[in-house]
Amino acid sequence: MEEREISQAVIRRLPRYYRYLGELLEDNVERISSNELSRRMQVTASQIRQDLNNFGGFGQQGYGYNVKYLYTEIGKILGLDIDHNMIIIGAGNLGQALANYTSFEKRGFIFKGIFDVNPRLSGVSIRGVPIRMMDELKEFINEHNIDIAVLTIPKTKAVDVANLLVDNGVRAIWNFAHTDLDLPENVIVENVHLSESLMRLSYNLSRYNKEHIE
Amino acid sequence: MEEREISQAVIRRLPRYYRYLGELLEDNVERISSNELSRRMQVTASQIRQDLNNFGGFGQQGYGYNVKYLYTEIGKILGLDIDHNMIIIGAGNLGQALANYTSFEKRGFIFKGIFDVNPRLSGVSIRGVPIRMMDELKEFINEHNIDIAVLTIPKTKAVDVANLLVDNGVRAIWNFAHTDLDLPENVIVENVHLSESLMRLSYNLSRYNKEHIE
DNA sequence: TAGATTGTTAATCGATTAACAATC
DNA sequence: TAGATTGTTAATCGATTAACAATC
Repeated sequence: MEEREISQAVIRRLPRYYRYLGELLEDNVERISSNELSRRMQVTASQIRQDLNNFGGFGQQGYGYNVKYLYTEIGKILGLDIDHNMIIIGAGNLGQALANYTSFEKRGFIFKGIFDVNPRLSGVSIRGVPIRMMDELKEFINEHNIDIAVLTIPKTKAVDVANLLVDNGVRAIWNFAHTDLDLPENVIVENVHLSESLMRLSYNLSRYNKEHIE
Repeated sequence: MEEREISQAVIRRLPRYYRYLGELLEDNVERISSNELSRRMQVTASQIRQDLNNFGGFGQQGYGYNVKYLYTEIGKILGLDIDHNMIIIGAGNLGQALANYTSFEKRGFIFKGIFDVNPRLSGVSIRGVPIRMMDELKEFINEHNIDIAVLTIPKTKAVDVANLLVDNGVRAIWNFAHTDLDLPENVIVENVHLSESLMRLSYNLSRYNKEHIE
């Protein structure tokens, strides 16, 4: 049942490989060696080969990797060959911004609905999808077979809403709220903590200043 | 000059410590042991102590850590005690969403300006700050002493704009464009690649499905 | 076939955890 | 003082890099 576990360090790099391969594909590059890719991506060729071989032998000795094939295979590994129905909870600026990202759809993430508590937003539409009130949530999840929910609500409400979502069958949460969610281990949580990202930037900036002024 | 280098693994965890300590502070918790914090944060106590001791001995044997003191010190380490002037390039949905994040200001990130190429946005204001056209950028950076720029523009323009920003003295870029920036090493780049985050979620969701259906 | 480049094993490096002496 | 808990060294674990035999 359980395959040898792939480390999250590898998973973190996969989408980047996918992006570079997509660009090569657009440029009509047919094949690429781990060495050439390593040069472009600024990682070691050894790491590329090790990473890919976690999932199978996609290359060919003496030739390298076929770009289109590898791109497709990584897409499958990432689950981009399967559609996922997605809803957004919180129709504030960020929620609306994400709702307008049409590029997600190309990767199989289908924007099905968006919810908020603010009655003034009731009926307002984004990309043809009306903002719904939270009391419709339960029914909507079941009817539309939603497996991903995006959480763009204040942290004070995030934990409760997350539990509600999970109780109704949501399988994965893309969490933009500034809090950690403690959910059953079969629920996937991917956090995007923007303020923490900005603090890392700030740290690196400050450190640089300190090193060069003293 | 150069202190012993702190690993990025440690830096990645610092903002999370800061968040938990901030919450403890709000709850009027005066002191905390690495053990208790470890229980709350789901990391080992050993890691907490190791991480903190990269920057100094903030605790006291037999007592633990004073929450307020540790919070303040981590804030300083992260550079949150110093104000940074920030501009946003790209007044699309995401740019506007970030411009509305008043919480950044509390951490010393001062929203000074927002720029776009779309003349229809010219003069529209966000939190009292007018959207400016790109031809004003150069002068604005110099006059307002900008050191952080947020890039929320399409990837096709990101590289050129980033170079322009750096040429005019911007020291750090918070990059939301779906591309890597190749900038001088004295420029700090913090990437937020949302689509890659979503793909990681997708991978973990798909893997779970495969493991449990087969 | 010769040359190129993968797949994979072994070596190294770095990060995490465990243990405990120091000390409040 | 006794108990608690840090700061720090040592041990372990895991991830990255190097090397090279396999093979296209």
